Amino acid sequence: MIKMILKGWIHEIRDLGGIKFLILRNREGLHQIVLPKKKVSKDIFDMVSTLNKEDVIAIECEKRDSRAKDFEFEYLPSKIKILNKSETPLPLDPAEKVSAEMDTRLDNRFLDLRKRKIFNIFKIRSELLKYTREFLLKEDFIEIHTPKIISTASEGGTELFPVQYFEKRAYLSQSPQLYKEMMMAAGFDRVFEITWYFRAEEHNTRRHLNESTAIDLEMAFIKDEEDIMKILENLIHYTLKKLSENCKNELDEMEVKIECPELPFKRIMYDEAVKILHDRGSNIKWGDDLGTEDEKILGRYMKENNIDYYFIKKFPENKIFYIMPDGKYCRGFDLDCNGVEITSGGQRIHDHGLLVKRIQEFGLDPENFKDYLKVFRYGMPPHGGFGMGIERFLMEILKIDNIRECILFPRDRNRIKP
RNA sequence: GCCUGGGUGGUGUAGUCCGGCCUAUCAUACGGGACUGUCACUCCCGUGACUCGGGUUCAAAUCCCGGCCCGGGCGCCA
Repeated sequence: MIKMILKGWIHEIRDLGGIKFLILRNREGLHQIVLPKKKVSKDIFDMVSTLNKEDVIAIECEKRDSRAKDFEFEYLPSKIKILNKSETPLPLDPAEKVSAEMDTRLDNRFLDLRKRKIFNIFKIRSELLKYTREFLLKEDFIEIHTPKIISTASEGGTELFPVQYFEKRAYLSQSPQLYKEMMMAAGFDRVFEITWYFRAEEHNTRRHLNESTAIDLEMAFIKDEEDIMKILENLIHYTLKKLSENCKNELDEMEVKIECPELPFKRIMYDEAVKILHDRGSNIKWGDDLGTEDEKILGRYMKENNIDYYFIKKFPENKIFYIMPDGKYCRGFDLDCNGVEITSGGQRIHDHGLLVKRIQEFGLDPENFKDYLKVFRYGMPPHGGFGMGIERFLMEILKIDNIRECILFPRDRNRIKP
């Protein structure tokens, strides 16, 4: 008989008197340890009664076929060693006999993460990033890391978190925008960064975090925004295909099926979107950004036409100052999925004079953008890029309705621990 | 920033609208006991809670005011 060692946590103990069942949990899943009184030593049989749920143990055992409904194999122990005890009662139940609220779960996240379904989210997240790197590296992108402690806002807009940097005031970066563009000026041509966004907005919703992650990308020598959109749709197509092929068990356990969207993704012009929205009761004015309700209406419209992923492009030129204007439109785009924005991007302005003019037109002072503007004075190629929220994307893939589920230790309006 | 909903044992809940029959429900957990094929094991016994402060009232988990904590929607965004 071959002896083997199993290590893990005690998920459950079922004591029937003359026979005991011990369910062990580890990263691979659940394993049944069976202890018939007559087939194991008295010491082991008795010591099992002293074990608590979530104790960490190592078991020397023999593997054999099981009669159990839920297990193909079971293990007959010859030795059980307690590696560490768990206290009782537990602050939440990893075996999920009773549910727990999000707040309780997050306060005890390490226990929450012992649940299979929760673990799977992060397994899939890891795979998603693996395939993202795989795809982008194959497409000749260079992975970079840029500073998260910065001296000023890189693009205005959202509020920044101030930090004390020795004797100076600094901020946490809301986006690597400026640095990505610097890398275009540096001649790297194609870069991406898997990065943190820090945003000091006091929002309190299921779709927002104050500390979130993103796949940020920038590429030079593009013709227009379509070059970027093509990379983005191919990236999404590639990662979803790989996930559906290689994460079958995790997806099955989560009862989620990944529908790999067909290429190319639907493009809808802003004008067209506004028309659809008017037909469906929205009072959006031309020039307005789409509100949350507008995005939802559009998402429903797309769903009716069997479309999950769709680009919105040709926005009015007043969207963001650094996006390339194109008549009364601009070369920015959003990628939405089921009514939620998961990416925004576009072709950037590369001409110094035009950029200064745009900054002024947006009511900003070019003096505040001196460092930013310098990059455009010594040979900046045409370029563009996007930022894709990883948690937002995961929410859509895995049909999760709270973004906090998609990050290990969420930071929101109220939570800064654990 | 604006608007809203909530807080009952370790955990998840019932009860709150319409105050009294609440000595607070149920499940799970925890402690003890019985049980040789469980698989949400089962059965018996036990332990354990009204967010805090003030007010109204003969009487407050329940009504009112304030604090603390948390959720959600909008704006903004990813």
